[in-house]
Amino acid sequence: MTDAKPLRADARRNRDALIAKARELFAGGCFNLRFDDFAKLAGVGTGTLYRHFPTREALAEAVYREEITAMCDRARELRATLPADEALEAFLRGFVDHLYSHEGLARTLATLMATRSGALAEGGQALHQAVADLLADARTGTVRDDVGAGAVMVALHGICAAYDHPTHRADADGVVTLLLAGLRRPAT
Amino acid sequence: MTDAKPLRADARRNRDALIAKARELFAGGCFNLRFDDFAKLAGVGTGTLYRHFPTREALAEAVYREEITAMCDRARELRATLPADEALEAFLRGFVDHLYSHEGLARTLATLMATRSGALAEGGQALHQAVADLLADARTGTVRDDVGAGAVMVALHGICAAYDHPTHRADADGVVTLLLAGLRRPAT
DNA sequence: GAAAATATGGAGACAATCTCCACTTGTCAA
DNA sequence: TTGACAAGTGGAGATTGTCTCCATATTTTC
Repeated sequence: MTDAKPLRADARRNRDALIAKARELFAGGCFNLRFDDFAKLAGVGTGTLYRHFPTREALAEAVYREEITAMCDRARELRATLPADEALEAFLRGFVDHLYSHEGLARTLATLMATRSGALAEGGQALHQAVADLLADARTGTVRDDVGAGAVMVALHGICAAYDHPTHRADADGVVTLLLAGLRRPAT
Repeated sequence: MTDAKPLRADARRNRDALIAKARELFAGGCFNLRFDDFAKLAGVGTGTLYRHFPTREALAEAVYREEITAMCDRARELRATLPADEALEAFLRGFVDHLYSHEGLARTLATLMATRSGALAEGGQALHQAVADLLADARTGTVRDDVGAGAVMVALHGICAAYDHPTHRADADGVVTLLLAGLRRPAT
């Protein structure tokens, strides 16, 4: 999986230009640009764009890899510094916040998590793992152990997918509230 | 909104043929068929197809209107016959079951609920209302009142959107479990 | 049964995606 | 250096899917 490919100098330059331009456009709220036009904007040929990023999602994933990695790092950090229960809560609350400070991230995550054919895309995979770890820790605390990370991911998926809704922010916070309350081990 | 339009005889015939063929194809797991080809399969011209159903979603909504209506009716029925808390639980559990007995419904609901531009499509709207009603009733019982129907809808949205996942069934049930547990009024 | 209203179908305009390959650029060994 | 080979490029055009338009056909109405 960890690819050791010594990309040629010009190739790397083009790739970086592509990502930089994409980041710029995403930040400006531009998502439905023609793929070909986008290549032109970045100053490379269509073929080059397609060679580096076969699909729109691949490009988005590259652009947001940092954000996703940041989220995963944050999960690790929270796990290391807070009691397990609090770490989980902080992560989920922070997840929604993060969505709002990075236009386009929600859209990317939604597609990453939706990845058909079983295997999650790399980013989605990593996120799933982060949630699973948080959950595993919290199970030593007050969190129930009969519900898996997949369930939480489905809910997060919903949050990402519904991003454009007018009442989204309130609803997203509501879901997180429900998740956190629901995850508490029920009195036996 | 409630349109009283006396459709011409042949028009109605074509419309029905279109819906019937779509239902048949959806049942067979066919979703990504070319829209034009689909018209041919149903034995009508492309123009006719587009006049009746301007978008793929419009067609899907027509095909699944019955299912969606059935779900809403079921909500009403449950509200009438069960204690509010149980009605809510039965509805959410049944929602997942229903998804599994009607191939394609999840996909349709996901797009209906995702509807951009604020206003939900008719079907999504109806479903939202059904959930809101169930929730309103249940608030007289053990359900908290600080989280709205929108939050539940977002979670359901996630369930629909993640339909193709290999572990989906378990995850979907997990989310419902979390929602139900989370909705219980927290001890003060 | 003729005029008016309504609906049809499918050719073709349009739009977006993606492939292919003749050519350019970079790398590296001698 | 330089030559030769590998790696990468760009963009014309093939391909595929969407949607419009309107001459023609069918239904309804009077």
